[in-house]
Formats: sequence, structure tokens, C-alpha cells
Amino acid sequence: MRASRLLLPTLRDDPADAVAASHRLLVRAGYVRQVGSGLWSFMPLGYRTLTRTMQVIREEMDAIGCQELLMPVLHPEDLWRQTGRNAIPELFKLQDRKGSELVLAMTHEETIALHAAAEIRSYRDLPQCWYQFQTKERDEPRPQGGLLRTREFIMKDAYSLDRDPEGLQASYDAQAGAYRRIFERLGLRFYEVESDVGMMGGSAAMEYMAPSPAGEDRIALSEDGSYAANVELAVSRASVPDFGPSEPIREIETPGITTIEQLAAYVGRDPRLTAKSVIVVPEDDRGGIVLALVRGDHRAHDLKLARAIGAPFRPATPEEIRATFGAEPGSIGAVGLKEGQVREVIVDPVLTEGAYLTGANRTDWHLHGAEFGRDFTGRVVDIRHVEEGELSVETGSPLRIEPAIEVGNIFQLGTRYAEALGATYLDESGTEQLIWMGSYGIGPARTVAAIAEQCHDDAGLVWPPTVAPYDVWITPIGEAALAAADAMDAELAEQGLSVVVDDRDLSPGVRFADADLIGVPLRITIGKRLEKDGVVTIRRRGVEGDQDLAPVDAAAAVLRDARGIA
RNA sequence: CGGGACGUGGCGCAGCCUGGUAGCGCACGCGCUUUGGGAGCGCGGGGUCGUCAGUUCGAAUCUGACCGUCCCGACCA
Repeated sequence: MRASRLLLPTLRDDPADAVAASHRLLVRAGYVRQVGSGLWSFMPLGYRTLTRTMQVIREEMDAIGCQELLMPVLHPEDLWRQTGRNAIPELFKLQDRKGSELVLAMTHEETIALHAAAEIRSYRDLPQCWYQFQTKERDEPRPQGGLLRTREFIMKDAYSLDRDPEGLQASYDAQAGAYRRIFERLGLRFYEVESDVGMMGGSAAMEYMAPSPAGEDRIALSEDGSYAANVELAVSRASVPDFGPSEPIREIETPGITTIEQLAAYVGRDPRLTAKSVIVVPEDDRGGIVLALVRGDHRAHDLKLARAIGAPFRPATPEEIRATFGAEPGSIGAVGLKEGQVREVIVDPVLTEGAYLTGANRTDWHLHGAEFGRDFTGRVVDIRHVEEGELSVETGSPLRIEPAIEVGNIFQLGTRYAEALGATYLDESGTEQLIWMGSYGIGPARTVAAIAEQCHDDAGLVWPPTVAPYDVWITPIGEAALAAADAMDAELAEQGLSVVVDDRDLSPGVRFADADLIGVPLRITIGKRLEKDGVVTIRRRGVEGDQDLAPVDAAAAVLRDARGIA
């Protein structure tokens, strides 16, 4: 293919609003263009990379017996009412001309359960695995980072249907294997981590996380490799301070002290001997204030706390705190609360050992020596944010925390959707049973962006061969070189390689710079060495000092053999 | 939702404070020269300055509303 016939809208300058490397480079190299906030077009170059990525995913899905299908994006809202997920704020809603209520699908569990309910009759029909590549629509509060968080995106979503939990486990394990093969083939560095089940509901879940500074997620990894989890549910061993002997609880005056740092400094104690009060208002219909306690040097994790409460929440305002506790913020604690004063007290398990400095619910006073069980109580739930350097629970290996991009996830959903939509089968005894479901997603566009985050240098993209838009990029310099390049293109194309001959009437420097930016892995330059010695230059993008000279007649064979191209 | 920044040819920007007929670089078209790492010269095309309203003899510039885009926050008690 001649470059003069291709759309290659490369930009010399970085787009002004791009922050993430993938955003900057994919726009500059002409792969994608923005249509609106969180809305992107894949230009021809980008679409080649996207389709190659999708093809790898398709092959691995097919390899585990998953069958491809296609479901609509536009759904009757009623379908989503049946699972209650029509209340999710990210769900786009609209009406048709008759006023019928419709939604734009953000995922397809409901649809799958609908079809399972209608088509699956007998245990003989199970197990099944269905998947599609289909557009998802999500009304994100804040699209971000180019392709990293968008409002519309294609998802590969697969769904397994099994007769029992054992069958679901087997389907889930097969998907996990396929996912590892997919991301390995795509040349992505990734971690498989335990994850929260989130809005899907269900029992077990894992995420596939590509480490990148642009990632919105944080994952906790043990140095010995035995533990990997999203910080949303990661656990660790906290350090243990020296508590000293148990003492009776007593009030101490702490004028103007409202933060843990001030408190620890004022009384000259380790912050680990203080307890921090997190006061929040759940956003559900029950009302009331929840008081959560973590150790002074610890942080509560938002999502862990929301899970413990069973609802999203917002921080309580100073007025709400004063009204509830009769004291200023900064002096609040769980000791001496009256029945019904707060909706609930949640205590991090770390605080069940030892005695702590805590708020006295009296402005400018704190309590010394408060012990769980003796002086205060509450529901014990892990709500603590794990910290870098803490030890893994099982092996004691130190943890580090890395930012990462979630490129895929797998969920054991159980029977939630089957129940809601009546997806059942008859077992051998003729008894009606619920179908056990799993769901398995990959975002191909986000995966492409994650690869771009990991695979680039100062000059541009450096694609792994599996996802590069083309296999070989030839830069001919001069008339004779162009003929040789076309001949080489024909020969390589016959071997199944896709080739671009950059015949554009631009200076060599500009064409080299574009080739670097676009990031095709194999490069052939044909120029003055052709006339002088009859050789061409073969290089590999992104490999320092990599350069071979090959006779023009043998270049195609040399390139194929030396580079191990399949 | 809260806060901040920015909207001027395709891209990156200046002009705005101090109102007076819109400019630079790149890209683009034509011609000549040039051709192994972002070439040179010459000529040329392209912008109702985000939208609407207001102030004014006159608005890219001042005022207001709206729209759009990006970033931070919505943990740090």
C-alpha cells in the first residue's frame, strides 16, 4: 500500500488538551480524533490497530468454545427495571416518538438472561458461553485521558451459563486462562488482581490491570508475587505500636486540637495510638449519620466504607456533626454515644486491639485509653486503605501500590440475573433450577490505549507486532528506490504481511519522523546504499542500535527470517 | 456535583489589560531549487475571533447569560 493513498493525519505539535501519553500520541499519530467529551472516532490507522486487537480477543474466545453473537444497544427500559439497574445514574435514558421509555445499554447481563430464559430449557443445553463486540454507552461523570475513560466504547462482553456453582467456576477459570493468553499476545504488561464486584453483584471477581502512571485504579502487589488486589478490597497487616499497660479511660483537655497530627504532637504520642473518626451521611432512604473509626495513621477507603454501609455516602457537614454529637468536628468519638444518636458505628478491625486517644464528643476535649469492647463498640468491618510498605497477610511480603488501567474483568455473577428474568432449566429429575451466570469484559479501545501507554518513546509509538496497524514500513528515497520498494511490498504481501510504502513527496526527515510517530515495528529504508552497494537498511522500531543491511533481492526473506515473523 | 483554566483558519499560539477593518509558526495549493532524520525562495487560498444579548459612532478586545473542552476534587476526618 502506498502512503500517498492513505489518510495519515499526523500532527507536528501535541494537542493542547492531551495529558495522558496515549491520548497525546494516538491523536498526534492520526489514530483517533475527538468528536465530543468522551466520544472518539477511530481513524483508519487506529481502526486497524483496534480490529487487530479485537481479532486476538475473538480467537481466544473462540478457542475456549465461546460463541459470538450480537445484541442491540437500544433496550426497553422495562428490561432494566426487572433487575433494578434502571436506577444506575450512568444509564442513558431516552424516549421514542410514542413516548416509550428506552435505555442505551451500558452492559448486557439483562439481555443475556432474557435470551437464556427463552432459549435454555434443559440441563442438556448447558453449559453455554456467548460473547459479542458491541458498543456500550455510559453517562460518565467525568470522561478522562482520551480513550482511557469514554462515554461510548466497544466492549467484548462474554457471558457463561452453567447449571451449578461448580460449572460456573470451570467457565470462570477458562475465561481467566483466555484472558491471560489475550493480554500476553497483545504484548501488554498486566496483573491479574482480586477485585470488587461493584454494580454487577456476585461472588468472585478479578480484574486485569495494565500498570501505567495514567491509570485511575490502584493495585496492591506483594513483592514475592503471591498477592495482588485492587486497593478497593486489598487487605494487609498493619504495623503494631507499643500500647503499654491498659489504663482506665480519662478525659484530657486539648484546646484547639482538631486533627490527628495536632493531637499526636500535643500529647507526644505515636499517631498509631489515636483513633480517627470518619463521619458520613449515607445516601439512601434510611437517614442518619454513620460514625466510622480507623486508626489515626490510617485512611478509610471510600468504597470499602460504602460497601460496609451498604450505600454510597457523602461527608457530613460541620452543622450535621454539631447537631448529632453536640461538639465541634475534630473532637468526635464513639465513646458514650446514646442509643439512636447515630445510625451505626463501624470499627476497623485494627482498633479491636489496644487503647486509643479518641474524640470525647466535647469540644476541645479528647479521651485517653479508649478500648474496644470496654469503652466503645460497633460493627467490626475492614474499611482501611492499605498502605505502601505494609505486609501481605499470608506471606508477610511487603506490599507496593501501583497505578494501573483496568483493561478487563471477570465476574462470577451467580443467579442474580437468572432470578430477576426467570432464566431456569430442568435438571435430570425434572426440577426447575436457576442458571448460574458469569460475565467477562474487555475494553479493546482502552486496551489499545494501555498498550500505547506502555509502548512508546520520545519519538512516538512502538507497537508490539500483534497490534501494529501495519507490519512493515518502507521509506524509499529517490526514483529507483520507489520501484524497489513496490517490488518488496508485493513480495511481503504475498507472505501475508501488510506493508506501507511511504511514497509521499516529503523530505526524508519528515517521513522518518512520521514513521517513528506511527510506530510500525519493522522498517526498511531504501536509498543511496541501494545505488552504491545494492543493499537496503532494515531496522526494528524502538530497538536502539538495531540495524541490518540486506541485499535488495533478499531483503524480504531476510526481514521475515531474521525477525521471526509468523 | 464543587473548584480552576481555556475557546481566535486543519494543528500550536499571539493580539484582549489600554475598543478603531485579524496576525505568527506549522500544515495546505502553485512554481523553481532540494532529497538518508522535521529543506530553501517566491506567489497564493483559507478565520462571521464558541453562541446570543448588551454597552459604544465602532467590539476578537468591555459587560452578562449560555454552550463547549480540558484539568483538579468529590479520601486525607
